Amino acid sequence: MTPRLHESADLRKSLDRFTELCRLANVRVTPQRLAIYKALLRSSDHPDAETLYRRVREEMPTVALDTVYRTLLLLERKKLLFRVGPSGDRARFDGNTEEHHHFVCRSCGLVKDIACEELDAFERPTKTADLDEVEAVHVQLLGLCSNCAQKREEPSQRKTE
Amino acid sequence: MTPRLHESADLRKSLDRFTELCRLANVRVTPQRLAIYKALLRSSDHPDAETLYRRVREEMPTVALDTVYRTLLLLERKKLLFRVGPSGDRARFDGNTEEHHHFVCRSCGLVKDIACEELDAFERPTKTADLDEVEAVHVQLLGLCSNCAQKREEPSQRKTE
DNA sequence: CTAAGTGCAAACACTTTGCAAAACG
DNA sequence: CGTTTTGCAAAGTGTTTGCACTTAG
Repeated sequence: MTPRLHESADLRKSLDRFTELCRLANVRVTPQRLAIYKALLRSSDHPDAETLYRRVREEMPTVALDTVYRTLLLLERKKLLFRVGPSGDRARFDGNTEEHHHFVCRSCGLVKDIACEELDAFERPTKTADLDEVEAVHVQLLGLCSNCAQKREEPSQRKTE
Repeated sequence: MTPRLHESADLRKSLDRFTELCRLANVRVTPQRLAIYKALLRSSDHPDAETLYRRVREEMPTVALDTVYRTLLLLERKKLLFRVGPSGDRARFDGNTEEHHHFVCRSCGLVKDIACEELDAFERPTKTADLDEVEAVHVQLLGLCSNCAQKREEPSQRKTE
């Protein structure tokens, strides 16, 4: 897994973009929001809210879980992140807004970035036949991760990490 | 929206397949399960469990909601259906196991089938680089449906149908 | 200053589970 | 008949909300 945004240049760029978007939208740039966004950018494992919350608390022990939820919702609306993962499972978040694709395990819910040239080549329509606005294309390769495939035999627990 | 499986020939074929899979897996074919599966096959709108429950109750008023949940989980394991829709939102179900793609509204959660030749042409890998088994490819065009796009202005409510 | 955001706790929606009664095979 | 499945109700999750206090701008 390639570490992402370890280079502070990229990180700063993302944070600047965040700050600017906030000013434009009349949204306040709070230390909590910055910490949450930074923690997400540093995560390459598509964490859920609780996991991200734990990470943020390492450097800001006072944040509340619901602030994490509120911030994630805000960032989603500002299109600074996407929800990823299997439908019906808890939400996982991805701060990488460049178009890319995922492998999703239908047993444990694991989400991994995948590289796929064929898919990258696909250029998305901007509207569907029903005039819905298409903002992004998310391709999920759905299957069993190698871990769950080993355990085979009716991999039943959806909750297992 | 094209009505699906109105032709009883296709419907019967699907039900036969269901029955056979059950026998193979030592799973009982109960009237509830058949009713739930049929209701899903007749639905082209990717219903959530509650919606499907309401539909099943029209012809079998005694089913319980949790039977619907249990059955959907069972059918998912048997690969007779997929969960679709945005991550983190409630699960929606699709009984159409032929590979196809979806438009997903990130505001209201609506899911629509879409036809896309370019995507159909894509042939999926059977394994990822990490040796995960790929069972299906689900492409989601993510955006705002025409309805939500009209209401614009921070489309906030994720729960609205 | 003052509107927007936070933390807390309580409410909420969706999904799962334990159990006794019912029913498939 | 024995096990699986059901319906019910109750317990879980994960997520959202109302409110008084705090804070960014």
